[in-house]
Amino acid sequence: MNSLWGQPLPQSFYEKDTEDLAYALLGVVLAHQTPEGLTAGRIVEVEMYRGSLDRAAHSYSGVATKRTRVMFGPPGHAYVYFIYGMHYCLNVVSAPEGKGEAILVRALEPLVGLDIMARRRNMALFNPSFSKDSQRLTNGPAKLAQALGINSRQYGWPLFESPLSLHQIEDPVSKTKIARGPRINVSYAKEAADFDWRFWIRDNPFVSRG
DNA sequence: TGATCGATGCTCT
DNA sequence: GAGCATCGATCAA
Repeated sequence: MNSLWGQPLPQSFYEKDTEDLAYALLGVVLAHQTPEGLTAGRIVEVEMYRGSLDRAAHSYSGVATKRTRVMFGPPGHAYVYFIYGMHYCLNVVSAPEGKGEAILVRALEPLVGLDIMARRRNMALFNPSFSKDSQRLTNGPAKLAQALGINSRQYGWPLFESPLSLHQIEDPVSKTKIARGPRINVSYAKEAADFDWRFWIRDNPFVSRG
């Protein structure tokens, strides 16, 4: 737990419809306390995945497997998966329990521990005063996982009581400042490929694709 | 600035 | 055995 922002958001925060939670997550701080130090960033882009409604979701079959087990569990837990042989991605499990719905965190605006993030990302020449470099730290789901030190060890962690936590440090982002559109790299998912289930803070330079 | 493509290994069929 | 909720290097313009 870290003392910078006090208590993390309680489990009740996650007990809402998945689309409402996707909106609510924008502007929230994701923090990870490790022996290396604290790294944290503001969520600026997410995608939602909706179980058996959604051909693109890992939980589409409706059957919990070893990989997807936490997606079907109670909300507020971390669903971390391994992809393309080398990358990890972080999802926030949402309600209702049993549906297999979750929200992929696609981009952060880095706030704390940028030096640690740069080291983990092998950006040796990182210069915090050069904004183009700081944008490259966390503007993609696998990038932010690497920058925050997230991998299979964090699978299933409760985000309301673990070293990986979410914090509300500002008023919720107004819907008028939020853009939405189709998700990235799900063209195989037939009708679900066209769903506007990606949400991002409009004009924010840290999103993966504006 | 944008398109293309290889790396790399787990998951599910 | 095929495919993948990605990234970064490379090449063309």
